[in-house]
Amino acid sequence: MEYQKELKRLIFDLKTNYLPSVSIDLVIFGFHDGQLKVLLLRWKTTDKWCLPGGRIRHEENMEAAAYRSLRERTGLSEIFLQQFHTFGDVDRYTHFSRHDTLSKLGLPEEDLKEFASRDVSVGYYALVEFAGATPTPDLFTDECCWWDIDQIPLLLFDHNDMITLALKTLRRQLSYQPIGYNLLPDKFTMPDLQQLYETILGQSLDRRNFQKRMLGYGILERLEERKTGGAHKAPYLYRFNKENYEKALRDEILFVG
Amino acid sequence: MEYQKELKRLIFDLKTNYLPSVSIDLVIFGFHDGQLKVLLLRWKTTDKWCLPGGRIRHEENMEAAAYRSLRERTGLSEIFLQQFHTFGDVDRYTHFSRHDTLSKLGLPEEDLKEFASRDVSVGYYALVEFAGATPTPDLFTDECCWWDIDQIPLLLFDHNDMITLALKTLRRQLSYQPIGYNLLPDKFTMPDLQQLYETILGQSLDRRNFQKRMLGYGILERLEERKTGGAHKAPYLYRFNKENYEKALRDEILFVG
DNA sequence: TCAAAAGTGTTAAACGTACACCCATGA
DNA sequence: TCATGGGTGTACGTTTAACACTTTTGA
Repeated sequence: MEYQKELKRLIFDLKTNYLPSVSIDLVIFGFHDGQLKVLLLRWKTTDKWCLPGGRIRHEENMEAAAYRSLRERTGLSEIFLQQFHTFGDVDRYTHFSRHDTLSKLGLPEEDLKEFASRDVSVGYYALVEFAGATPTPDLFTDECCWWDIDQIPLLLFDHNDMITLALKTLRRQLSYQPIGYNLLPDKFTMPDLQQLYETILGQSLDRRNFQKRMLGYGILERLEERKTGGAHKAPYLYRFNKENYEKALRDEILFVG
Repeated sequence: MEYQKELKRLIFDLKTNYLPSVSIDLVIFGFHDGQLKVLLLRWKTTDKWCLPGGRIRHEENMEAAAYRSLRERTGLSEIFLQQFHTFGDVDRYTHFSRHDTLSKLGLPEEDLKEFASRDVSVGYYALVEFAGATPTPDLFTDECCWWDIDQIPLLLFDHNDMITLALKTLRRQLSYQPIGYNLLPDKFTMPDLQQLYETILGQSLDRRNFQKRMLGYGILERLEERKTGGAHKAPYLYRFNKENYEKALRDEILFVG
């Protein structure tokens, strides 16, 4: 059986080349067309879903491991990725029985036991333009796709808590730091930017006040061009002033909340 | 040699009963008399200092491990403890050579090697009334004492970064949540509370505005008594309204920043 | 009686919020 | 020509920041 062989190889690889006891979990938020989604994986031969994750190689920085896992699941790199919390409760696997879930993989009991022990997991969240991503399942999962943020089912392990905390952190982050650099095209309109903010915050904002505030931070440059082809009045195009944007990131200017 | 024997036992205990690859580091801020201090340990037979830390037992929640380590170093429990970041760079031990530092312990080379490999470390910060703490060194260290926040020397590993980030996080936390519950005596004056805030923020605040704001949050109860015995006008005593205090913690009301 | 700390209130500036009108565009 | 989205400015209310005088107390 090819799958069993491959799985065995993977497990050997995990045991030898990766740090034990520590894992990484990713809350990958997808933004597109005014919708906020989360990338979930369906566990092999079950109807249970969970977050994508990864492990850290012995000679690899933890953040690099998170980026690598993100790339493996979405095909994307160069995106916004942020550590938000580390989860270390003993019972964090017992929401559904981890042992039962893992047994679906068809592993020998010894491997199962090791897998079923509690890991400390470092949570990262990412924000990607989901039209550009290519969701790819891994060897433990059958399916990988986007779920609407309002319709997340009961997930395996403590992954519902992770999503809740990640979203809370992202929203708070929005009050301290600019966002949008790797999420919007190089040139974008003010309504585009506003929609991004509204999608993340889950609430609508006043057009005029939003524009005033954004321009006030000095991270935007208005171009001469306008975006034509739309059905209505052509909006101006903007681009981020990279220098001021980076400065705002460093300084943690207070933004809209 | 009694110390070598004890050390051997400790290392065996660490190997068998604790999670590998993950450690905990504690930034314990001490508050007293308008001073902000950090608890540091001096590494065995060296003049190098570092943060206290700990490890997680197999059947122990991570947060419980942090509390336990805190108790072991200070004798205190029931205090403010908060996870702030997890550190996982490969080179986080190379600031000073970890191998050289560890060799001062007089361990056999095999143990040394294992000890010298990179751990992922979860950083917690705590805030304690330092007059009540009893700083206690562990088996790896000769000395345990408070250092003024402005006079921290170059520390082992990435511990200077940890302190910087912990302080930044603590200051931000102050804008979202009330603080003081386990730091001030049951009854305290408004100037006491203000001094706590000023010490943490490292800046002075306007007396009148501070009082207005604090009272506005409804977490304080003014008592009939005044604090007598001081050399000047007797200030009122306050106590926290536990219920509202807890509520403010949960709701993350926006506080003074 | 004086110096030092604590109690209290007012005013101006900044900021956030609410809101309305005109313009451009393709259907 | 009209419906829709986009551009712009003003006025009000709230919040924050600055600031001064009086009271109490022990030295």
